[in-house]
Amino acid sequence: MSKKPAAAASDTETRATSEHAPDLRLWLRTLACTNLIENHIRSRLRAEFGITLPRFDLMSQLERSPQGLKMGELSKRMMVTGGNVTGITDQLVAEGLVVREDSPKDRRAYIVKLTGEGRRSFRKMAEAHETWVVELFAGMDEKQRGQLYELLAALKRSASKAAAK
Amino acid sequence: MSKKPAAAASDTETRATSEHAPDLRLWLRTLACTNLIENHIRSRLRAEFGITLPRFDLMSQLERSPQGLKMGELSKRMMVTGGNVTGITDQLVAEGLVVREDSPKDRRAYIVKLTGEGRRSFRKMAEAHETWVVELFAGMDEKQRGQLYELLAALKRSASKAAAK
DNA sequence: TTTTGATATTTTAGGCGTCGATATATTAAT
DNA sequence: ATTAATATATCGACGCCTAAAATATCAAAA
Repeated sequence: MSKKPAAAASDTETRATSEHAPDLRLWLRTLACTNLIENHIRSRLRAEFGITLPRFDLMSQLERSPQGLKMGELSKRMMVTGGNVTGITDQLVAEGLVVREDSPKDRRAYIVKLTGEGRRSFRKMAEAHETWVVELFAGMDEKQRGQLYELLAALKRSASKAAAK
Repeated sequence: MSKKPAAAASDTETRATSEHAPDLRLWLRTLACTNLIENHIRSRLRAEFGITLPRFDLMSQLERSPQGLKMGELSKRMMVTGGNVTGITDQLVAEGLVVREDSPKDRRAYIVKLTGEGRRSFRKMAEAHETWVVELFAGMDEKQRGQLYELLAALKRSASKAAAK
């Protein structure tokens, strides 16, 4: 009740007014940060590489699983529905960046893998992507980033537990 | 470099491998937390009130601006494009929850306001929404939440500055 | 005034995302 | 073996979201 901002930033966080619970303000601030960063990365990926964020994300999952992943595994890791993964994969297949291989163990399943071109293409983009992220966090010092990392681990545990019920 | 998790959680954060920059891991963890919480809230809003998160968000902005907001103001605050706001507003108008009024000052602009029914409806949903958020953060103690709140303010400053260039 | 440039909103085309339903294959129970 | 239950992936309908272009208005300069 001591001070109020001279001019509220015009973004999602302005939804929180003083009578809202602190947790709500905390959540809206989290959301505002994520949207800010995600929108920035999305537009740079598009502008500089002509790729969408979801496609980049899918390729990213495959890059670190060279043995390939089943559609369902991609779905879990990307935290999106299976139907969604089908569509994104279709696009990447059409672009020649990934392939669907029949699973030898389970005739229902596909194994999705990066193609050679997909891997080359991804590595170039990932390098730029990483520098963008570094830039976005550069205004925080080492200690702050470390603390934030730990607190987000706590948040993840808290939210996972609550969401599981 | 001291310890590694026994089994990584199967979500977006698994995209970060050990050779990635710490900032990248930090960003992916931020994203994972936001997705987790946002997906939970989205499905509860749908299941319990039959409303989508974007519509709830738009109404939320109007609730705290009783004088109404122009389309462009909604766009800035919600951090989405103008064309998107047009569509969401159309839906809410069709449901009788908001109205578009002509701006007396500017014939290009509309003032969007909650209707009486919109306000009543929103307040009921907002109450439930707030308790969900409290639940999701309940696994963190008071001090942790306060620290997280401050660190996110720092992140917001950092990212805003970097994104502005 | 007419032009010029900026602002407010909508429209269009295309991709992302959910949900629910379907087809097919696996697994377990009978 | 037959049946039933479960798991994998796709499809269709619908809504969200962006980017770019179109429309309309405003405001200021020539």
